[in-house]
Formats: sequence, structure tokens, C-alpha cells
Amino acid sequence: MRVLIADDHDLLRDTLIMFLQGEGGFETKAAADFAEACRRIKDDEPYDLVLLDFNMPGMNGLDGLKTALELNGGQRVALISGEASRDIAEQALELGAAGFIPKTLPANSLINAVRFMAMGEQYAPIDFLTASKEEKPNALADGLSQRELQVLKGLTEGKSNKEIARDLELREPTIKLHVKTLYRKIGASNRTQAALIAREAGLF
Amino acid sequence: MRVLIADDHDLLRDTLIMFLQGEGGFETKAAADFAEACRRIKDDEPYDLVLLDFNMPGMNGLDGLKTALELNGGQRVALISGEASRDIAEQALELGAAGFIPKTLPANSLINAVRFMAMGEQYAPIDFLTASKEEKPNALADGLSQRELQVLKGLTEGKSNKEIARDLELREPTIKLHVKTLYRKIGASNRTQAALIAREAGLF
DNA sequence: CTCGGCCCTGTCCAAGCGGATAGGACAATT
DNA sequence: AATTGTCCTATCCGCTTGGACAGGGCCGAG
Repeated sequence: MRVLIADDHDLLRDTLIMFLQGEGGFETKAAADFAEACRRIKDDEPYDLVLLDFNMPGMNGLDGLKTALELNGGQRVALISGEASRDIAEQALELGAAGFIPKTLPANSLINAVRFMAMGEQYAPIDFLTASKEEKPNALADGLSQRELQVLKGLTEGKSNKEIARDLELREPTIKLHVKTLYRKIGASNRTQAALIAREAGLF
Repeated sequence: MRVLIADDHDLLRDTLIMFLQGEGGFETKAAADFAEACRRIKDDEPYDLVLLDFNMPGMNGLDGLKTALELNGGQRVALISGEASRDIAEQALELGAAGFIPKTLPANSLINAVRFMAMGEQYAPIDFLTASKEEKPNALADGLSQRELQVLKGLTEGKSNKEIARDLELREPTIKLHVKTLYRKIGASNRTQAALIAREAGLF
């Protein structure tokens, strides 16, 4: 069973290799960045599973996953990440990733997950997908209408009401209305605060 | 040689323990969050070295380091982090941390570093301290005076000129001047953009 | 159908903001 | 003693914002 691990954190990578090799009996190779991972996928004998770190030099978020999937023939590429959110994981799985591994996973579970994925199944820790399901509705964007979100996006780009109006092909008074109601809904008292609150919430 | 590892990433923690125990011959204990780490420091036999993850539930950045240092009698507490910047590391070392370990460190170096630190020395990878030395001058904060930084901070908090003036015990026209020169220096055209640019640069 | 929600448009006004310009206080240099 | 740089204060002007109020069109639910 051949596994490729790509992660720029040498510490995790090294210990992970030893663990998978020692406890799991996998044949384990490593890469320190996305470019090297691609090279190995192309040149080495085929891997049963490729683990890509989501935060990694060269790996452009989900773009890296896509290209790796194509290189490897469409299956058996999984993401591993310490920070990524639930919907990153969901998008990855929809793109056809073999699985998603948060770094908060106990090491024992990892071996099972790797075996599981190498057999062609899709893996993701259930609590990771469900637990955050309820917090994800962003607590902010829920009460906002489409227009308000568009306007809020304009605010987070530092635009004036006039500019936003032009971009959305609306009159300026309309924007002012939306801005005002936005303040009420998200608890801001001026456009700068609104922009910061939206950014803080991870919007846009 | 007794070592305590506190990290909420089970994956790293588990593999690290096995590695330090197997290859390094350390007696290794673990904690999953800051509270548990404190408990173990207080209740367990004394550790030769405590490794704290910088991004960790309960650990309030450098505050956590301080309290841990006090608990452990002032020495032999090191930080470990995947994301933290050079000046976080410097501040930690100034506070009396035993060392700073980026997660990009090769596993072999770790054992040496742990031995080194357990002997009472301060450790940090040199390239980590030097390489970023040139990028750190933040590219933004360099051309700004003290006052301008204070004003910029106010902007990033969504305050009005009047509020900033009150906070800094200055008149409003003064603030307006600083704000204006700020725009020129950082390339913003209004206060919202200024706030976003400052945030983007990691300021405040 | 009527009602309520959402979206669009408009006007009025006071306050805040952005830009220009001008000058004074002070410390470190020269 | 003169200069330079930094910081503080001030005034004027025009535009932008924030808030209030009033209205019209559209659509789905009752």
C-alpha cells in the first residue's frame, strides 16, 4: 500500500511517515510542497493514496486539489488540514477528493482512514461535518437579503455608495437604504465597522 | 527526561509523542488544550520541558505562555507553532520562553532542540529569525510616525475622527490631518480602505 | 384579493469626511 | 542661529454619510 504525503510542516510530515510506516505498514513517500508532490505523482509508481496539505506552498486552495486529481487519474487524493473549515471539506469531497483529514484527528484513526480511502471509499470525520453545520450559517449572513449581501461586499472593498450603485446598476439612494438597514442588522454604526465585521465573520 | 506536549492537533501530538519516545528516549506526556496543560504542570512531577502550541484552545497567545512560565517556575517552556511570525517568536524568547519551534522543523532537528532546551538553553531556528527579518518591517508601518499608527489603529476599530481625538486627547482637526497623510502613505482613498489595508497587513 | 415582505427610488437635513492651505511649538541637527 | 522634521491646531469648501420619511412595483401567502 503506497501513500504519498505532501505537507510543508516537516515536523508533522516526518513523524507521520514513521507512524504510518511503523504502525500501519504503509510504504510512505513525502513531498514538501505542491510542485514536488505533482512531480512524484507523475514520475513515481502509482500511489494508492495521496495526502495533500491544504495550506501549502504552491497549492492554491482547491485548485491544487483539482490538478492533483487529474494527475492521479481522478481518484485517491485526500486533503489534510489544520485550519480549513467545514465547507472547504465539503467542496473538496464534491470535487472528488478521497477524503478530508483534520489535523485534530487522533493518530490511530488516521491509519483506519488511510486504509479506508485507499480502498476507494470517501472518508471524513462525521463530527467535523455535522458539528460545524449549525455554526456555519455564519450567524451574520442569515438575516440579510441578496441585495444587502451585494452591498456589504461593496463595503468590504472600501467603495463609496456611488461606486456600489454603479456596480450594481442601481441609484445611490437605494444603496444608502441598504447600507442603513445593514447597520441595524449587523450592529455597525458606520461603514468601516460594517466592513470589519463582515471580514471578521469570514464573509467574502 | 520528561517532556509535556500540548497541542490540539491530535495527529501531530500522537505522532510526536511516539517519535520523541521512540527515537529520543524521552518520557513524554500530552495535553489537548491549555487548561489541561496547566493542570498537568501543577499536578504532575516536574517536567524538564513543556511544549505549548501557540494556536490552541484557551491559550491566549503570549498570555498563555506567561502563565505557563509562572506555573513552571520560570523556565523550560517552549512554543510550537505552524503559523506564528518571527516577532511572535522574538517576544516569546524575551518573555523567557525556552525556545520556539516552527512546525516546519524537520523531526530530527526537534530531538536535538528538545535536548538543548531541556538543558536550560534557549533554542530557535536561525533561518526563522533572520530570513523573515527583512520582510518583517511590515512594508506598511515603516513610513508611519507614532501618531499615525495610533490613528490608524483607531481607524481599524471603526472609530470616527472625533472618537479618535478624544481617545488620544487631541483636537479633531489634528486627527483629520493624520488621516489624510495616512491615505497618501498607504494608498487608501477613504477610511474603510485604510482600515482594511491595515488589517490585511496584519497590523493590530 | 389583500396583505406583508422585499426591493427600488426619491427628497430633506445635519453631521461627518476628504482635500487644500496655513501656521505655531518643540527637539534634534547642522 | 538656522534648519529640518515631527507633531499639533485651525479654517474653508464641497462631497459623502447617516438618518428620517414617503412612496411605488412585484410576488407569494393567507
